[in-house]
Amino acid sequence: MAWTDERIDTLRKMWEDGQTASQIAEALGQVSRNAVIGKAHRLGLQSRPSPVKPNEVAVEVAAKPVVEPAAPKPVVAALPEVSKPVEVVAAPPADPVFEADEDEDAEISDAPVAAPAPVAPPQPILRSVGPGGFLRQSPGEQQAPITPAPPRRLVPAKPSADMAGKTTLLDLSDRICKWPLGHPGEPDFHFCGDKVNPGFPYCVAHCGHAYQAQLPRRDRRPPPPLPFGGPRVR
DNA sequence: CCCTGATTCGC
DNA sequence: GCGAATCAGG
Repeated sequence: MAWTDERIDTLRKMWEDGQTASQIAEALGQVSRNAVIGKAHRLGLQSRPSPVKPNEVAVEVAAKPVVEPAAPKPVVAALPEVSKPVEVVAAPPADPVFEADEDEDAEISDAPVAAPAPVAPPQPILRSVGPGGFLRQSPGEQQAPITPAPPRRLVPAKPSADMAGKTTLLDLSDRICKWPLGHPGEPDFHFCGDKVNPGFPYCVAHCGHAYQAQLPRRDRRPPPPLPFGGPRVR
């Protein structure tokens, strides 16, 4: 499908309107999301905040405390129509109202957290919640923190005796090589079980199988037929 | 997993 | 110029 003027127009409008590439592609039909993005870039459409790319603008901000007159952005033409404000300009911070007075009874909050002490102590104790949900002590506090009993670790029993010594699905952890040996569903299917190459799901030896240097596209060979996952032969 | 936009590069 | 493949963050 060719990029007719109409289609380009639609693309432009929708892109500037803040529609996602997927939406645009779907609206246009016959094109992929990638095609839309590629075309948008070739058209020189302004890239909108990418989820991947950090907006690198504020490099000099620290060096220049004085606010410069904002450089006019020539590219962005405000559309005459009312469109959703997609502006990402740093918004002025909302009023830092910590709200002391308040009309109560807005809602019955059932949050079990941080229930305020019924009798207000002269010095309210501020606590933060640590990992696991325990309450951290404030610097001044004397009382020893109540340490919750360590959770008991439940270890599932081995399903069958003939798997003794084999690394089963239940044995897998971050530290255990997950390279499969045999085939799922077969009686003795298990995993390598060696200590992993740190940072990888497999041991050093199996990492050698799992990871290979990436060649340029043109030099890539079609993959050898079905090391795993191929049709089961029975 | 899903989504997103950006980039690369064979065609 | 096109867009699939790939990358990389949310």
